[in-house]
Amino acid sequence: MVRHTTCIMSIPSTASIESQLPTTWSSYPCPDISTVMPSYTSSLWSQDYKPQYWSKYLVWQWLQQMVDMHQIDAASIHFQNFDVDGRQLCSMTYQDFTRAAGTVGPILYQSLNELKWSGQHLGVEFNPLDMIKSEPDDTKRSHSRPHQIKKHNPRGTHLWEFIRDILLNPEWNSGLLKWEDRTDGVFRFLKSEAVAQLWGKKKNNSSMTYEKLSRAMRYYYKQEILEHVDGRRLVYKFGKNAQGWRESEK
DNA sequence: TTCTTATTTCCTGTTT
DNA sequence: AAAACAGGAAATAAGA
Repeated sequence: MVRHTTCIMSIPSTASIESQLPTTWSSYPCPDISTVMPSYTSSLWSQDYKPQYWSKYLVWQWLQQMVDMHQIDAASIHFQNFDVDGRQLCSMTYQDFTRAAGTVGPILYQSLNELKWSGQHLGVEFNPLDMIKSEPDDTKRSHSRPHQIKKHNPRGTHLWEFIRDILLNPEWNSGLLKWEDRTDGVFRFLKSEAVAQLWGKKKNNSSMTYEKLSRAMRYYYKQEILEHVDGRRLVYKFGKNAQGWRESEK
């Protein structure tokens, strides 16, 4: 309760955000995008605190949040197995989780279990609207976390991983980014400003733009996380230091 | 607290 | 002309 209150307070007023939105947002075909907009107040979401009622998208958001929170290597999760709504998610067994997320499965299973009941008496731990933030909830379960899944990600997901994960989830990637060449790792921004806004959301930076995001992308060339692609606008390619984007790696 | 990393912000110039 | 691309330089945020 406390935590998401502060989160919502930290988000700029609805009016100012909406006035900044590029037109692509208003005509944005993805119904899900609205769920990450601050204009959706808690009243609308009251029952979404209960995992049982989550939509598929909220499930995905929860997963993203778990990945950030526990610094999990997103590539180790078979997201296809989580293309389910809250009711289905809640009916997944411990085994199901292990099958779908390997060593991370138990963590997800446990976290979800806490949520199933916490909404009622222990206070809400997970606010769907928080998803974009990577606040390391540190309530002493870090010890039991299998060390092998810990990723050296100081700040949660890096930009290239954020991009990769959107690309890896076609069911939620409605027109943000698109593979140009799946095997070569070539992709293109279809909604550059929308992706920038989402990235900004994740970093709690409402003034992120494609202009700035692309500068960060260009720094990746030197690190060989991205490879340069000839003159094709909005097209990038994963380099040898980018992991987890290949179909075979998943 | 300093050092380092990974951006973020700003900018000038070039290209599409 | 508008939107992207190129990078340099400086500022920042947060982890070690």
